[in-house]
Formats: sequence, structure tokens, C-alpha cells
Amino acid sequence: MSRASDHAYKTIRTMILQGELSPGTQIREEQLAETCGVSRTPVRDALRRLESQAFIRRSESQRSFVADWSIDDVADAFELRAMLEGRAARRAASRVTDEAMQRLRTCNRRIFEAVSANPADVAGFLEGNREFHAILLELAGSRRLSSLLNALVEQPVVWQTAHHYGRDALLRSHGEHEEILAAFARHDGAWAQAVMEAHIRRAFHAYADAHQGLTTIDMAVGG
Amino acid sequence: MSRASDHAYKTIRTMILQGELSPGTQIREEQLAETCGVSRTPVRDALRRLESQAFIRRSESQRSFVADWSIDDVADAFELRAMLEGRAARRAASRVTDEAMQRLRTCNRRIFEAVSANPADVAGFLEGNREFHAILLELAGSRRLSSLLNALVEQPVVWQTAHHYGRDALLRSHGEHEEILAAFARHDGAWAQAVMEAHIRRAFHAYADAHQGLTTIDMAVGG
DNA sequence: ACTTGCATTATTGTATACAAAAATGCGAAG
DNA sequence: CTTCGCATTTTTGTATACAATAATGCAAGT
Repeated sequence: MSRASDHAYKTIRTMILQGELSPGTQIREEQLAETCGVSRTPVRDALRRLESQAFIRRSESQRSFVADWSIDDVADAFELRAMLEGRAARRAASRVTDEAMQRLRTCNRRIFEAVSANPADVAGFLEGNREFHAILLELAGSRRLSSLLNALVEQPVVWQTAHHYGRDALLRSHGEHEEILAAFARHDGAWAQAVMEAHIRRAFHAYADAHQGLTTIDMAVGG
Repeated sequence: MSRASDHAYKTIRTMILQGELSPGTQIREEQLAETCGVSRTPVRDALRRLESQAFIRRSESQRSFVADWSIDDVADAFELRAMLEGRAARRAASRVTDEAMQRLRTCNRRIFEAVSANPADVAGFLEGNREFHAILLELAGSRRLSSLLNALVEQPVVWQTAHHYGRDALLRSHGEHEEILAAFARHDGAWAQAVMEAHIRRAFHAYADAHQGLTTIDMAVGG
């Protein structure tokens, strides 16, 4: 999007992701405008976008607050993501081309390299991961699915999860991508969907484990 | 939302739904501002919302156009809706209360009355239908699912579909709601989900039949 | 005649001032 | 001591002017 608006969006989003704005904090447009060095107009645009992605919630009287995600909300988001991304994988399996397979393989190789680095290159892993899922979404060929998933994938929770991964978990993630590629090579949509769902659900439990003690969680059995 | 912004939203949305703004038409903020009797600021807000619901698409250079939905887009939207609303039904089945059952029954009775009127009260049907699905979504207890579905349900396509229904189709719709209620009474989530998916998918084919001749469609087999 | 570059026009993006609405704090009444 | 009402302050909503950018058309050169 446009320069100022985009800058405000990224700035605010980063502040939330890094905890500079803690959950529950009230947000004032004017203050953010100062922080971002722009006027309130683009800040309001940015807040709209952040609200649609549940970074921010609005009170009945239109005041904005940094969203505080209960563990149930997190489970909810992961579950929806598992369902939607599973469907994307299934569609992608039946549409994948040789050229796309090459791109996916290259991407996953980069992920492997990031994981193998010493110490593990988490940022590189995240970037590779993001690209892998983006290619898959493109292959799924559903703009609507893409837009729904984009609203889910860039969540604070998802973003932070990888930082709790050990090298073994990162490696397992790479391995699951490999299995998805195998399913793609056979054009087996059901296989791809199953692996993808497992992939996302495991990610959820990695998150839940890292945040245990808050409450006991059980992700509903989905399908 | 706020007065002017909301008014702009509804006005523009109605213009699109009723075909006053035909698909592909370029949209100019200033012109809409005049039409709605407000300034560009709330119009821009409204356009953002309409864009997020795919009433409007934006060119690379940020010009706005009334979205033109290909039949594939329609199938895509219905399929996603079937999946998401099926999941909502499943969750609702395990959380439904006696009080909610009463509300749902009352609602579906109103639908029956609308259908039975002579001539059939399509607006009443739509309103009852909307409320039925809203209660169900509330019961599902997933804010995220709600927001994803809201972006899908109010589509031009969905809205227009009912106007192609004959009384028999409207009655069948009522009957499917009854079956969902039966599943709820037994707290059988799988049943509720299956009926809901069938319900939405039938609605799609009703639409497709009414628009046949454009192209042959086959909704992918989902799950 | 066809392209290329520039000036012009149309359209969107941003800043700012003002209006409306909501929250807050204080004081008086019970 | 609590509660209610009102004035004040804070915050968001809207209008409008101006800036930036993209589209358009025209003219000159090939």
C-alpha cells in the first residue's frame, strides 16, 4: 500500500509483535501518529488493517486496544488455519506444476540450510517457511482462501511460536514440508491435506507446550 | 460503525447488490462522496470494508472497481462457506443450550411463515435465514470463525441467490434448518456439520442452475 | 503512421482543522 | 460514603485543502 500508511502498519505491528505494546493497552491514534511520524489518517488506515487481522480489538465505543489472546483464541486460530491450509494443500496437490515443484524444493532446501546453521537461523527459517506457504497458497488458486489465510498466518502467536522451537522441531518442520512435496509429486491431495493439518497442529502444540502452566489445553479433534 | 461511514457503506453496498454499479465499473471516491452526501473520508472507510468483503477490487495502482465474480469465484466462496459454516455447526451442536434451541426454533418458525406467505416473503426469509446463521455462529463461540464467515456470507452472490429460489427450494431450506435443530437436540456435531454442508452446497447449485449457460461448473468434492 | 516524451488532467494519499461522542473527574445531594 | 449529574477533557469521526502519483492526450521527431 501507500508509503505512510504502510509504514504505520509495519511500525505498529512490529511494536505489538515485540511486546512494546502489551496486550490490553489502549491505543491512541494521535500518539501512534507521532511515533510513526505521520498524521492520523494513515494511522487510522493501519489500525483498520490490524483490526481485521485481530492484532487490535475495538471497544463498543470505538476505542482501540492491543488484543489479548486467550489460549482458547490461540487454539481457535491454529485450528482454523489447519483446516484452511489443509484445504489449500489439497487443491495445490492437484494443480502443482514441475516448475512449482522446483521452487518449493529450492525453498525447502533454504529452510534446511537455515536450520542447519550454527546457531540455527530462526529468521531465515521463518522467511523460508513463509515463502513455502505462500507458493502453496498460490498453487491452490483461490483468492478467497488466500485472503482468509493471510489474516491468520501473520498472527503474533504464529510468529512467536518458531522462537520456542528447538533445532529438532525446526528439522521436523522441514521434514513435514518434504512429505508435502512427496504428496504433491504423486498428486495425492488427501495425503497433502493430512500432512498439512498435522503440520499445523503440531505447531500449535509446540506453542502450547512453551506456554504451559497458564491452563490445560486440548485442541478439539478437527476434520 | 459511525454514522457517515456506515451510511456510505450501506449505500454503496446496495448499489452494487442491485446492479446500479455494474461489475467492472471504476469507482471514484469523490463521486461516491457526492452520491452519499458525505465527504471522501468515510467513503474511503466504506471502500476498505467493501474491499475486504470482495465487493470491490483494487488495481495495482489503487484504483477501485466493482468486483466481477467469475463462476469459479462463486464456487470458491460457497465451498469455503460450506466448510466454515459446517465447522460452526459442529461446534454449536456441542454447546447449544435449551434457551438457544428456543431461539433457533422461533427463528425457523418465522422462516416458515415467510415462505408460506402468498406470495412468498423473500425478504422475510432472508432476514430469518440471516438470524438463524447468526445465532448458530454465536453458539459456535469462535470470534475468528465469525469474522471469517461474515466476510463470506454477505456476498452479492449469496444475497441474490434466494431471489432465484422457488417456494419449494425455500421450503427445503426450512426443512434443512429443522434437521440441523434435530442434530443440535442430540448434540450430534457430525450430523449437524454434514447437514450444514449439504445445505450450503445445495444453495450453490441453486445459484449455478439459475446462472447456467455461462459455463459448466462442478463444485469440487469437499470435506 | 507510429512511437516517445512531456504537459495536462484525473484520482488517490496525507495532513490538519473542526465536530461529535465518550470518558473522566469533581461537586453536590441523599 | 455513595451516587448522580454536569462540566471538562480526551479520543475518535468528518470535512477539506493540499501533495503525490498514475492516467491521458497531444505534439514533435523519426
